[in-house]
Amino acid sequence: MEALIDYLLQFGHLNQQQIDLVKSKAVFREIKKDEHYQEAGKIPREVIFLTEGIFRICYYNNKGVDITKYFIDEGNFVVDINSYNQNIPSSEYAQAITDCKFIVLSKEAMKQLSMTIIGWDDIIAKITSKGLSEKVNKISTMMSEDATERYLNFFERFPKLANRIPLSYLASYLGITQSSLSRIRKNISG
Amino acid sequence: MEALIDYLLQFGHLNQQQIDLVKSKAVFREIKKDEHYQEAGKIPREVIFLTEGIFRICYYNNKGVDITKYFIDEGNFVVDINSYNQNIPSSEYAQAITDCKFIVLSKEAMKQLSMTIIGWDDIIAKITSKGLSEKVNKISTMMSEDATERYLNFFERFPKLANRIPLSYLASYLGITQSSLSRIRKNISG
DNA sequence: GAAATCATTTGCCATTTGGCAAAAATCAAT
DNA sequence: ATTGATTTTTGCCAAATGGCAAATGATTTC
Repeated sequence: MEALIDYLLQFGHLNQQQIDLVKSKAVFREIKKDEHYQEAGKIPREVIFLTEGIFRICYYNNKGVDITKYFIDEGNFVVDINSYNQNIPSSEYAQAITDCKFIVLSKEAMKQLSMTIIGWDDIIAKITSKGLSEKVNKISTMMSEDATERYLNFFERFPKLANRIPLSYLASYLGITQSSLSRIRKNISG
Repeated sequence: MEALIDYLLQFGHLNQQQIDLVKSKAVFREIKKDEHYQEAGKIPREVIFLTEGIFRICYYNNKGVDITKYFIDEGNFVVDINSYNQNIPSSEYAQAITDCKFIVLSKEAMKQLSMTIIGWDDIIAKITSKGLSEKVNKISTMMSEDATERYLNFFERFPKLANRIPLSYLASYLGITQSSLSRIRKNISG
């Protein structure tokens, strides 16, 4: 819970009363590895803050292939913000690829915080744009790298994960086939 | 100017008085093809809404190569939102790749609109998250496509542009070399 | 309009990545 | 432990892309 508060405070000030209010609205939840937190077709009605574990966001492309859009690790919010904002079904899945613990803020809770805390919306806006910009930057950078560089960067960021998640999750994220990824790994380690 | 108002109204309601206020704060500007609107190292202190022309957002990667991050066409806002929010120097350039006309809203103007118009922040937040999400989706989709598919999609979106901008701008966006792009174009048309 | 400059195309070949299927390894259930 | 299912690795070859440099084409400048 403190992790969430610390995170929020990076983006704006909250006094103790406001912090307590946030805490009072937040609910813990956890899911096991491989479970889906959110499924395509459903309207997201809450925002979560990951405190433990890693999610992958994925979708089926126009060829029906499961594509990992990005990974999210602890200390970050998870939500399909457009579907959430506009109340429309999401087109992506959020799957726990390790056991995960997180803090839930329902849309109701968010609304109340917004109405009660001056500056809340500003904090959320900053978090949103920062989170999305990071995703743009990350994927954009990958576009000008070759597969090996992409893998090495992923490995650097998620060293424990690289050899523990299914090849398919990682390969689709890196924009290569599973066999290519397998060969790249071999070349690096060998 | 109407284009901006129409755009804003897609994300929330504004009464006539509020619309007039927005108009009173907005300033026209235009720049010529190839000119830079924003340069890396400078702190962005305004937001613009493109009414005519196309920008490209670019940066120099760790190898010193000029990489096009994305293109923005008319009817969209342009700003490095994180640098703008946090008052830190941007790391990217915004270059007009055609003659461009746009509407400027200074940070001051934005602040006043925010303080005066209930719901303004909400409109801006929605525009921001929608714009960034679209970029994530676009680039993310490209990751699972081959170079020809990427080019065809670009061509579909910017048919007039594909043959009029320098190869280097487009190739780096598509994540391929200039000669590869040249060959892909040849294969398609021939 | 000629020279100089810059951008694009092309040839040649190397390297990377993909496609497919079989083999090997891993994991799960009994 | 053994079977069965799933995932990963590997071999083989094809296709895609890169690297480099020369040739061609386009644009700018004087």
